[in-house]
Amino acid sequence: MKRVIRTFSNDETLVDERRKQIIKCASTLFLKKGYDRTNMRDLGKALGMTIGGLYHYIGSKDDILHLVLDFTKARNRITFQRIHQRVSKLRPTEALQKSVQMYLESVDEYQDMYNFLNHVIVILAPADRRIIFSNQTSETVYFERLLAKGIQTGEFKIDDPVIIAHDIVVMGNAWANRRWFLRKRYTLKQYTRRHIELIMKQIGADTSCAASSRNLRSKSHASA
Amino acid sequence: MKRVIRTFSNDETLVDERRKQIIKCASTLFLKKGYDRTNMRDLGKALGMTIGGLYHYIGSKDDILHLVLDFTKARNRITFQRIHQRVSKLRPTEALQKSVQMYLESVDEYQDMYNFLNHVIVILAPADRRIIFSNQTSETVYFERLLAKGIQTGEFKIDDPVIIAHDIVVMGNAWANRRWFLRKRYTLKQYTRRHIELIMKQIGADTSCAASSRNLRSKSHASA
Amino acid sequence: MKRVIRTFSNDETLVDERRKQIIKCASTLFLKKGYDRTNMRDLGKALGMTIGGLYHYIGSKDDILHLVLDFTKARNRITFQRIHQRVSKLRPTEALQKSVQMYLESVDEYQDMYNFLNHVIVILAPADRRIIFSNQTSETVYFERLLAKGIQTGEFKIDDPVIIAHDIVVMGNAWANRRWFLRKRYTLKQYTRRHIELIMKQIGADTSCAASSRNLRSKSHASA
Amino acid sequence: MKRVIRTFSNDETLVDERRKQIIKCASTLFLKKGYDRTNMRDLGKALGMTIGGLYHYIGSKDDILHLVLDFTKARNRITFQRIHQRVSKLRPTEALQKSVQMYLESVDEYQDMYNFLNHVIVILAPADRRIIFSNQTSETVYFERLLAKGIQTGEFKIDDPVIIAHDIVVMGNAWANRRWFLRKRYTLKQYTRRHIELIMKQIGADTSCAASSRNLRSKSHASA
DNA sequence: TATGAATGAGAGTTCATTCAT
DNA sequence: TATGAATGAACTCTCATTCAT
Repeated sequence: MKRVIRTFSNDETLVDERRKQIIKCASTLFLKKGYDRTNMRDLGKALGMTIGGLYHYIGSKDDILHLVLDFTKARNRITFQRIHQRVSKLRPTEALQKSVQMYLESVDEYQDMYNFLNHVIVILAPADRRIIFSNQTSETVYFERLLAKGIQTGEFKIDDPVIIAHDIVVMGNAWANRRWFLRKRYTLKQYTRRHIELIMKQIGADTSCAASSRNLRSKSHASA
Repeated sequence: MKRVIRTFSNDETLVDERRKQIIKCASTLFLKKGYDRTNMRDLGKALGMTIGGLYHYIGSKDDILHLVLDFTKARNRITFQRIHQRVSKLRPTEALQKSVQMYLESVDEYQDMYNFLNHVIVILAPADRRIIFSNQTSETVYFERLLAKGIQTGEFKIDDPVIIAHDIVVMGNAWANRRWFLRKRYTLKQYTRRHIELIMKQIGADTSCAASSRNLRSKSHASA
Repeated sequence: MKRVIRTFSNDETLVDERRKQIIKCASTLFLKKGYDRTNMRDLGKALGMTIGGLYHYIGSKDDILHLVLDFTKARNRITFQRIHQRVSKLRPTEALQKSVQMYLESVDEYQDMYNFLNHVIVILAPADRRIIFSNQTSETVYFERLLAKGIQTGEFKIDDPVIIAHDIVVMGNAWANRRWFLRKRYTLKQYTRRHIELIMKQIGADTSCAASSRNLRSKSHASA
Repeated sequence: MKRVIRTFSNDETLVDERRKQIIKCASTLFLKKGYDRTNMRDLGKALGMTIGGLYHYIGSKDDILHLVLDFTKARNRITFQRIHQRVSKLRPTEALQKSVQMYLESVDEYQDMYNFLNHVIVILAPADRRIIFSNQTSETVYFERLLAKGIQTGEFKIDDPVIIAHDIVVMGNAWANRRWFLRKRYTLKQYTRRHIELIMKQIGADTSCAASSRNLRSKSHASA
């Protein structure tokens, strides 16, 4: 399934390293100027490479786009694996709260990527769009499962966990997409706390147990 | 403040008519293929014009982008004016419900436009981005005010109306941005009903009066 | 020999009138922006005509160029006819002085045309260039004949009247071509007087008879 | 002050070399067909380059125009430096004669450039016209100074050295501008000799010393 | 007569990609 | 392994000219 990308190099380690640099640099440029307005010369210059050099490690500009897309996918998987590990032993309410918090931290860290996806989706071929869709679907699925667990334990009173899971993902994306609005009004911590409270109301969860919110607050302290 | 767009025609009616066609057609093409990948020849062809004819009514490709942007802005203003008129005499709870419903109907109708904005924002100059930002801010402000009224009357119990207003707008945009996900799972009516319920929970509003939801349901029936 | 220029009009008087307007207006525009950078739309606008209207009286843009060229030619013939008439009964020395003066006055009046010729000559087909060449040659020839007469009468002591005739014409053109230099330093009268003196020295003419120079000076007075 | 011209090459030597070729070729084409009628594709072809190759070394067609303009300027400075060196130890009369001769030789060699300037001046922006004006002014200034020296030593009897200096420059330009007339009648040597004689008459210089004219004649012999 | 919308060839310019070195 | 000169298709935009009204 994975696209094979041409290289003239035999040194796999070098290829991987170079491609990592390319992904990082291209993401930034693509987001700043748009994919079509970023040219290979400038991309090469930003990388400290010549055009020829660039083409040693990738076969086309389109390849770079896919490299970035794949990276996003991997990035996402890792994020949710990490969240899952951290949260697996918690009770659904606390697990949900911690998950939302960690998810938002991840969005904050990789916000450029999220915004870039919104831009390129238009110019992608349908097949490539599905990469992004499946990516975002898996985010939703994660929260869906979490909510399902809470319903099972009776902690959450919800009819439709899908819509709430989806709203959480959308809310997370909004932190990236609408930073021009949100940044002026909220810190990440405030945005997170507010939404955890709102979600709790939606799912009818009992938050009398202060553990989780204390947890969040102390974390805020630490990193502030 | 409005950008003056060159035309070689003196017939204002004709210019207006042609530009309307251009806006409509360009929006579609721009969204389908991306702004930079839509060339003027194809745009002309889609319009049944030659390039020369196209440039009779606009001065540049960039002008078309601005025409579309301006149209979006106007579109938006009209939508919220209409909502305001329809809702002005209702009590806050019902006004909010009706507003959300009408807002989502508008998003549904102009979803291409919403998606297009997400795409072009990257390639816009900062000054032009602000057009979009102010647009979306005014959506938020509308709901903010509505929520403030409910707080005043004591119907809504909320600390932070801004975040809720913002979430409503984001949720509305999501109906356009994430249709690939939502369409498979919800009709517009379902999406609307679910979110009205969720919002009610968030703002602690009393929905025992069935009027509004009945209203909505019957409307669904009618148009289904 | 004269180029036949298409017209859709049967009213010869109207055609002549319109073409006169076109010549006048086109000369100005062509000189200001260059022939190739003057477009038919702007030319029409400057004339208070529509493009269609313009094409009723001329067949092509190139026709306009030829109209201007022909006008220049006619202009030139008239100028030298007038000079000849005014001068025909004077003695060679005075005739030469008066001729130079009148020639310079004509250059001053039609300097735009002189400058325009310098510009278009490059883009003209060889055949059309000859129109300009023959034009300028006839200027030279006029002075050549005048000088020849003076040589005959013994008033002028010159080996080569051609070079002097040519220099006079060149000096005249310079008043148009190099006005950016000359205008800051000389009035037309000063420029004229200085050169008459210099020419007199070159041809070894006796200027003890003050008639001619007094003539010039009094004229200067009158028009100053 | 110097316009920075974009290039995609880092090899300065190559850029210089290519630009020199471009200047040379463009001057010819621009003069032959006019600036606006010379298209980049043909220019490339004439240079044995493709368009893309051409744009590797320059940023725009306008840049080429400026390259040619700058070259003209440099060319001019060099010419007059060389003349000055050759002439600096001569007495004013001889210095003037030699200067005129060398100036005309230079005009003869670069006559295309002189003619080109007359053509483009119309399409240049005012700021760019000044490049040409200052260029031509410096030519005049050179002769002005030379004449001033002769006046000081008493060799020249002139009221107004400016007009004579200017006339010399104009006469030089005429050798380029009016070659269609002059070439049929004069060789460069004849044109030069004639004008040196005429200038001598104008400035009232004593040319009894045959050195200079002998000098000129022998030179003619040598190079003929 | 007069209008001006429409045409489409051709202009300047960009840029992903190749390949000789 | 690395370079960057060269290619040429494709882009946006202009404008002389036509022709239905």
